[in-house]
Amino acid sequence: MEEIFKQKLARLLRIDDVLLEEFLKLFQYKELEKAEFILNQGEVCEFIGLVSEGALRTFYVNENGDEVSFLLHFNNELEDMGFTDFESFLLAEKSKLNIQAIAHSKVYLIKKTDWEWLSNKDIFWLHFSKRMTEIVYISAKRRVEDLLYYGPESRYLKLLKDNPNIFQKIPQKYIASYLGISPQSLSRIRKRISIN
Amino acid sequence: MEEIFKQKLARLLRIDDVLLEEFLKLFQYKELEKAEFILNQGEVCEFIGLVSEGALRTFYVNENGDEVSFLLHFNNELEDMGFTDFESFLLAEKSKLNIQAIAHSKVYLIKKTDWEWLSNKDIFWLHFSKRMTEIVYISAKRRVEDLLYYGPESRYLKLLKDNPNIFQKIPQKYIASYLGISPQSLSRIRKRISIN
DNA sequence: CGCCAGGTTGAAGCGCTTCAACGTCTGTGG
DNA sequence: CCACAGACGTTGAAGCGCTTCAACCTGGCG
Repeated sequence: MEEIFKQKLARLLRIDDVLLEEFLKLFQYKELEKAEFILNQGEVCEFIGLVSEGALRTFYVNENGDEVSFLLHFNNELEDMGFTDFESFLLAEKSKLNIQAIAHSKVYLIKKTDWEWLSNKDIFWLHFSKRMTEIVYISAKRRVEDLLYYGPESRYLKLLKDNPNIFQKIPQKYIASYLGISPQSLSRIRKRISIN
Repeated sequence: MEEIFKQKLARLLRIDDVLLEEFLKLFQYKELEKAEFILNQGEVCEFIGLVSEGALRTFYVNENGDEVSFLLHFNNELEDMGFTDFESFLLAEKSKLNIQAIAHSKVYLIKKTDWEWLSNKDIFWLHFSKRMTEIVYISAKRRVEDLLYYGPESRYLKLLKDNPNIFQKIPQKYIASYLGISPQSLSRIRKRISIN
């Protein structure tokens, strides 16, 4: 694993190098081709992944056959880097989500059994896994706030502000459905805003 | 605390009577008058509460001065009974949320210091608090799914199915903003559906 | 080169919002 | 005890923004 990525992880996870090594040796490196799936709906999600390079999307297929982006993943902040269906992972239930590589990507995966082994190993790692759950919760809560309190245009501006280069990494149609709007609407919103 | 409520908690929290007693003795009973606030925006949230009787709402005031319901609370499932700004609670940051009694209510509160003391007491309670975090996460995730995947009308039908008697407990205007729509729209949706 | 996926643009339509008026119920003070 | 105020819900009318369907453009790739 590249040194830069390790350093970034140590900072984001707030653990020192020794502990980070203990954590990372449970991970398995994997390269994904563009459009490759790492989770298909109907499967139980048995891993948590981290994006080192490239980009992935987590999406759901609704009754009309439309694909709706639940999350977009790339090497950015902790909330973006991680990918899993945490609900399926925790409850051992079949997932309704798909996770697919948008581009050729480099990822690291930890298996559920290893994650649970680590969480039960000692009280430090139990605290650690609790803290990870808290982080995941807070990002979900913020997503709810976005969807409830702001309209599509505000959500777009917010996304752009937090993440100026997302359009270089993720095709616009996936961003549109992440924002909860159609690709055409996103196109028009962008046009409208670029004029002003 | 009433026996029925205790039994319900034991079942929902999946702990036996002895452990439940240990847990509940950290809680403090409180009655809230109708319209009384238990959290004001700008304060740090230092408690987790459970509704025994009555109803509360957690809401946010947006820049237009509109109040938007983030969550509604009453004695139902675990996700509904609990109220707190968990983000503010965890990060010790000022809350943007308000929590207010909709009707005269009976609640039980655990202080942050006691919750943390319990979580650090032994590994059982650490596991327990981790599991609580997971439950809270899953309910936030489902809320995102609702908002992203379904339109207002579907959300209304889903809410009604999961919670047939919510309209007896919570004024319609609060339900409307929980669904992310105006009170007028909810009124029209209900009319439209009752006709068919 | 030609195809295909992704993005843009136009036109029509629908559903939600907003503003406003009205109905209904409840609680309070004269 | 009645009258009125205030809160809540309903209904109407107008408007706006997003959706949908469709056509077209562009760039990348076989």
